[in-house]
Amino acid sequence: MQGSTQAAGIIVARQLTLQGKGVCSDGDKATKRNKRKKTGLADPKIKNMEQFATVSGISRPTLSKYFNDPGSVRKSSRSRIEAALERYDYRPNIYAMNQNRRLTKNIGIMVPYLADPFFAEIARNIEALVRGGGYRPVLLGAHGDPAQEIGNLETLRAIKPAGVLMAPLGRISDPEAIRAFAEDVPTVLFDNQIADIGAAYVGHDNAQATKMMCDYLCRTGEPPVFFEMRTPSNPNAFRRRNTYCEVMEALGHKPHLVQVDGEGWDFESIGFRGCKYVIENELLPTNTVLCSNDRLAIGFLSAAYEMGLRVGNSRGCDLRVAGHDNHPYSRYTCPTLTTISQDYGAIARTSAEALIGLIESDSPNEARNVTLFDGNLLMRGSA
Amino acid sequence: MQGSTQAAGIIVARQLTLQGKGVCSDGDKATKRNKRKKTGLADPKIKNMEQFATVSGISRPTLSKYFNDPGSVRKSSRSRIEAALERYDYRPNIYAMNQNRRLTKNIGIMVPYLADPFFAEIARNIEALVRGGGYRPVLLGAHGDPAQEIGNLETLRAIKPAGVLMAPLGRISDPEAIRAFAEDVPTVLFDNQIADIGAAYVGHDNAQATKMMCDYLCRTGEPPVFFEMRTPSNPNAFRRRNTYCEVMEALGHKPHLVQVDGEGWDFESIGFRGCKYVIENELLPTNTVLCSNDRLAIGFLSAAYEMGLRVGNSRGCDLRVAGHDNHPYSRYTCPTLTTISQDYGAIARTSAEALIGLIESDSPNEARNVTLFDGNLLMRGSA
DNA sequence: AATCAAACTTTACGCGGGTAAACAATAAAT
DNA sequence: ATTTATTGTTTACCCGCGTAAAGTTTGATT
Repeated sequence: MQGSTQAAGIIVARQLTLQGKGVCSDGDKATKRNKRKKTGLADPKIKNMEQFATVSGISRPTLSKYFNDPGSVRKSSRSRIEAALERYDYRPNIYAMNQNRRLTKNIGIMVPYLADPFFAEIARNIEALVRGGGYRPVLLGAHGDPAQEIGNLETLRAIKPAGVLMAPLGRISDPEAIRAFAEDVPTVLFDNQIADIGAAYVGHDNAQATKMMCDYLCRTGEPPVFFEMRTPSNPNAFRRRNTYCEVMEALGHKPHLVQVDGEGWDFESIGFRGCKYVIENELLPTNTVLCSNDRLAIGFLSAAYEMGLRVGNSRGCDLRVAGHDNHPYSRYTCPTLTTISQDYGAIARTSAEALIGLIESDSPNEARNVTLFDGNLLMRGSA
Repeated sequence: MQGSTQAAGIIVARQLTLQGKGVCSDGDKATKRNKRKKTGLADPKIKNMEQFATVSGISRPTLSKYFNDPGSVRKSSRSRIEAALERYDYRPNIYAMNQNRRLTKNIGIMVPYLADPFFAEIARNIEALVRGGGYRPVLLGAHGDPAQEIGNLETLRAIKPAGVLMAPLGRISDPEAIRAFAEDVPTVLFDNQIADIGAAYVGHDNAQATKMMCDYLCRTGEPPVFFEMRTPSNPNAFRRRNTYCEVMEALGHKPHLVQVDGEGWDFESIGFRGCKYVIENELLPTNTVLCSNDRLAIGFLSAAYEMGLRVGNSRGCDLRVAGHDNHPYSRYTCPTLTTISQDYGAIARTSAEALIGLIESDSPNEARNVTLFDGNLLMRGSA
């Protein structure tokens, strides 16, 4: 009817309570509930912090402090609590914890499309960082749907998060809804900036990256045509397009945009159809195509292959194709895709740290700061 | 100082309360809180169900019933409640709601790897169905890590879900941990079956599908070699391998397995390296390769392209390659990948419905039922 | 050993809603 | 119009923890 003797005081305290006070009623309930684990019927199940307080010999308010921040209690108390935690498996009820707290330890993470490996990957990184910082990540995807995006904001509000990391959909987002949200909840935007919303923005330097790619392509062959969707889904695409135009002009070439129709998030399909259309109608003035992003390029390459075009930068090739983003699949295209890498890791780390910093230093609203990371040129087979 | 006159009784009740009872103190607070929305300063913010009860003229317990299940209150009450909901924006506090309820409306969804578009896509479907059924989906990914998978089970336990839909990691999962979880929480497994764990299993008929593919390949050309990982990550792979062997023998061919080393979830990379290894060492007795799944095939095709091999089913090709799963990217490989489609939609729908049925009909434990969906052969370019 | 701030314990109350029990009002059925 | 089964309302208590206030212990400081 008891366990080790390592900490006699604890056991005494425990026996006192289990037989004293009003725990007898509780004992009755326990016998009715015949679900006792087969872990050796010694230590009974702890139901709440009250009981854990008695068996651990620590007062409930102190335990409350401990669970909120283990560092906030004296070391001797901490070790007693942790010793007790090893004997009795108890975890505070998260609903009760969060109900009466104005800020939870939840951090929302929202991306436009979880089925896009690019976002899945960045979300994965952020999630790990958030968890490492002692917060509970809550992952949400908007599935390319602005209504869902707004719905997710409601969902996030409902869980009273300490902060939110968010990559907005972009053009089709409702900026006012997001702005209103960001005014209530500490919010860091990443990947995709909308006006000056949010306490910080962390992203990729599309201008630097596009310039680098244009320079490379012009230096090593014919100047590129820019291949994109007619109505791009986000500001990054616009920035890439504009930078392309500027760089081309600076280099003395005439910018040439090829814009294909298409809505939604099935970029590969759009790139595929666009390639066919462009080739069949001979709309390419040069043999080099710079796609606005890798997913378009993946579709483009697939269509080019199907049409019997040889893509690559070696002699005898019909076409050079480049992308942008270093999408996880860009290394498996045929040929492998020359592209610009976004620094996933740095973007994830910086945005997560920015948010946590924002939360923990209760400084009101500092100057909104924008961090951009350079891309790296990945010279692979396609250009 | 008021709104429409559609339901005079409600307005009266509201005025009564806002000026009577103890709401004056609340009014004081409201004036202090200078954050009133600019929606026309009429209807004050509703803080809790008590207040909403007074302004809507419905008792709090009835409201509680309504929010749990709108269909459980009389139609006249429902419309009064919904009318009030349009005027006052009030949503019950989810923490308070769930604290004292034995079962929440949360449904956990866990997949082995969210950055795999296959799982992202199926999770997306399930999520929509769960939400459509009136539950709150909670999406979790294990990131290929069994420790994370178990951690996720803890996370799920903490939110007291009504049920869980789970695709286990497979071989590296801890079956006992999952079994213990499934005994406490209604759990439906999909994609990947582990023993007889869970109240139901919904998946793909790997035997039927593999047989179909083998038949096709043998009928249209040389018999296939089976290309897989030496230590496959889940039972599906074993079933595919075994079926391959059986079918080959039934057709009078000698099964030939090519097993490549590799751990983790970077299947494309493993397929890529495996292809190079296999070709360089001339390990293929025939010109046809059946890959255990599409991701391996994607890597395989990429390597084959790089090595100058012509893949396809037309004359003059060096190799035929087939996959399995109809991965979202399989239509953009070069050539497009001949594969077997899993019926994403049906698997998602059936598993979600099974779980919700299980939850809502409080029948104890019926017979565990297993549902398998046939695959479809997608004849594309690679074989 | 005296002093004092930090950390702890006690006590008490609040959060927002679940839920049971007893009673009242409906609505349908006789 | 009377009886019944539903559905609502009142009242009351509970859940499990946050948190403030006041008193007590601890442990380091002088």
